[in-house]
Amino acid sequence: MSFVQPSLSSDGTKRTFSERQEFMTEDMPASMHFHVVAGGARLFKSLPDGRRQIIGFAHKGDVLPAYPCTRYHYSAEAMRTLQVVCVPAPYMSHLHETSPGACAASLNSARQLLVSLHSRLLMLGRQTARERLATFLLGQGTRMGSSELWPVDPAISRADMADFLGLTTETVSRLLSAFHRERLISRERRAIHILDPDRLRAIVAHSE
Amino acid sequence: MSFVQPSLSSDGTKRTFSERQEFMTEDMPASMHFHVVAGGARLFKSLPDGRRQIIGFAHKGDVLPAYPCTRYHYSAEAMRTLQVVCVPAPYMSHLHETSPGACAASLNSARQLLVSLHSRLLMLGRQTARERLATFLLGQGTRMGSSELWPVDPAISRADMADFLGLTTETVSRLLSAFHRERLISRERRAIHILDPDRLRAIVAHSE
DNA sequence: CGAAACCTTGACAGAGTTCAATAGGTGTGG
DNA sequence: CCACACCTATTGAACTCTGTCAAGGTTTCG
Repeated sequence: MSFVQPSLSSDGTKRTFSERQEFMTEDMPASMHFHVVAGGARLFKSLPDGRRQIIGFAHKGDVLPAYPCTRYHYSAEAMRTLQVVCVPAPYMSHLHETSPGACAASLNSARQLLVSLHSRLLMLGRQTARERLATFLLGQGTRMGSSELWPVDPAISRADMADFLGLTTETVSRLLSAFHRERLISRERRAIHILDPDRLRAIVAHSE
Repeated sequence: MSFVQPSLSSDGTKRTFSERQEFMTEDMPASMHFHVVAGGARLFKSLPDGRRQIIGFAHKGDVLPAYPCTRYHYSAEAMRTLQVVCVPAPYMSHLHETSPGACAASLNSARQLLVSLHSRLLMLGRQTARERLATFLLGQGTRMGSSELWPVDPAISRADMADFLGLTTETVSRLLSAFHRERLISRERRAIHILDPDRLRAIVAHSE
């Protein structure tokens, strides 16, 4: 999730959470915005029976805003040691009301999020498991716009991928094995490297 | 989609589109925001092979913003005779930069959209066909927050529901028949009325 | 009234899930 | 440093929900 916003780190209180700690839950009053300074977090919604959908991942620089609701509407959990700066919601609102620049920046990042969520609706609603996984791998690999291909963050487990893609861990595992067999990716340890981005892109677009 | 914003109707050019007219496509330069004055539209993304995912529906008062991209990233089609006011993107930007109120209003509606999209990710990724349809019917029935139950807009076809819910028309049809048999809804002509919202809610939440 | 579009229903197929067993990796304590 | 336990990942086999294909039925509208 890229909800990047400039320099909030100077205000607010800094807090640190340990791996797996759920620092934001759906039933918690939404009083703070969290600005991620270091580490990573998974953001998710869950159903009462435990089914989980990962909304996105937050990395350094992202802001998890308290939306204009009384409670948060999703949960967030540290994927590894996580440092955030907590900004009180009223402070943010004040900033938005007085500084058009700050507000425009927030609006801009909210809209970029909307664009990516629209694509994910299409993915979850209409793409096959194979297409979804290929999309995910490419998204991870080309994250932050650099042309270089990054490996998938090893902190992202099969369960995370499954919950992100609306699949089961078994399906993800089987598809990764298939991709490996087809020499599209390599797997060493838990790290996944993209070997053939072009053919992955073909899988995504081969929805002709 | 509730992207409500106050009084833009006074500026910009008014335009009218006829039923089924696609007035905004994914490959069109994003130069205008459309403010819906009357009628309704379906907003969707599609894959090259024709698979379609409906992002949402736009009604009177909603604004379809040109996101900060060079092209629109979804298409929009009139569901019936549609009147919109076109606001040039640069004009909107200018407004946002100078009036904190206008920007805050846009931010607020963008964030409300984000909240609803997060729920739809959970729906498309993790809910069964039955749960999705129940959610959809309740969403239609209780739209605009009034406690009264509205019938589903007859302009929404089975294909629309299917493309909104990530299903096929056949599945939607079968489930509607099942709901009818269970006396959860009534069907007269093309109109669908909710008879038993409580049991529909139970279907949605019975994900225990 | 008749044609076209839309909707419903059935029979069958298949992608992905579920259940279950095995393998691999990681960390801890002796 | 090995052994054990635990957690995660992989693989297989059976099943099931939803999709696909096909045939009628219904509504709408010229």
